[in-house]
Amino acid sequence: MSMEKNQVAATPRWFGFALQSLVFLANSTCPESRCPSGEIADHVCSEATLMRRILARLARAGIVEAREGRDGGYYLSKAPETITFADVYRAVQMTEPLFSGMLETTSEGPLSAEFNLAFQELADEAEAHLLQLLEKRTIADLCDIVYSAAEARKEDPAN
Amino acid sequence: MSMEKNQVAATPRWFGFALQSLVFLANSTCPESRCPSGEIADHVCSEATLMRRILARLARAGIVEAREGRDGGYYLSKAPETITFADVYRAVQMTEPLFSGMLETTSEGPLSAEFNLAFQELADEAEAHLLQLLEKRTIADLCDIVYSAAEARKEDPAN
DNA sequence: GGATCATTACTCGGATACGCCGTGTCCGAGTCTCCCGGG
DNA sequence: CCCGGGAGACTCGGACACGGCGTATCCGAGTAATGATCC
Repeated sequence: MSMEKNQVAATPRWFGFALQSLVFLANSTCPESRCPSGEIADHVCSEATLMRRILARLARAGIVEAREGRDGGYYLSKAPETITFADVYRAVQMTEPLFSGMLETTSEGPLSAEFNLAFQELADEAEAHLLQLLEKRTIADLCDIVYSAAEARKEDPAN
Repeated sequence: MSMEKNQVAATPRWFGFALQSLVFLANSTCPESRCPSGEIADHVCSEATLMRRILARLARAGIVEAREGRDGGYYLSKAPETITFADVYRAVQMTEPLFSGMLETTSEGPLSAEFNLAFQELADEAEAHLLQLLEKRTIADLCDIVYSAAEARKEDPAN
């Protein structure tokens, strides 16, 4: 197939960055405004190139859209209410680090096959539970939570 | 207190190694036999020092016991039926890599506090579910599964 | 005035180099065992 | 024959390098807006 061998596994931080980026996009896409990677990076305090790598994954999954050229940037392809955390999780090809690491320990040895099977079963079950949890949350929910909390804190700065 | 600052977070592979080590210990502790770190390392195809680091955590949690000197090694302190995966998870101070990484992304920025709160809530809920799953499995269960599967494969090597 | 086209500025995506964390190797401290000598 | 002591050997735990992966910096390719020019 295609040479997708480059960077098949994402680091855990990518998930948090992806979520924050999408929230930022959801709140500035009201009038089809542009959002270049640098601006997003400023808001999440990271590097522009790293954001581009993450957003490229999201673009490949159809969650965001990348427009090049002058005044280009990233735009949401779907309504924030229809983007669940599970979509993001799958988009960044996030293999659960705990379980993938656990499975790595069963690469060789006399009982590796048996351990691998048992660990795989556990990992599958746990990941299914996790996805079930992630399905229930959408970017729109996160936007509401974060921004309402920010406004409340702004109106009542008594710490 | 004590200088516990050294290596506070465990890598994901430690969990799998810990589980495999405990299974191996459970199956050779029938007559109080000894199990030095080198022997365990051979079985899980890893390094002896790494095993010692992991088993030291388990010893600190009271799951295994380390005896020094000639013919020393590690011994199970509890019955395999009473050791759950959750115990091991906590013993190695395994902070879920996905969630800890996600939380690292909320260290700074204008909305970092709000994101941190939201992410923490999600992480807590997910980790509670995970622990609930891990509580249901014991080392004894894993022993049965692994060794029965190994025997079945041995009796029927028709691959 | 309107359309066409070259210029330009700004973007994304990939290649390369640095830094850090996990891992592998070595060494010292401690202790249990074994053997030998004495009673 | 039984007991005590010393040597020995084997173990664990910690300190010091190596390697791989994630991250940051730089660069080229591409595209959409802009302005000038021509009809």
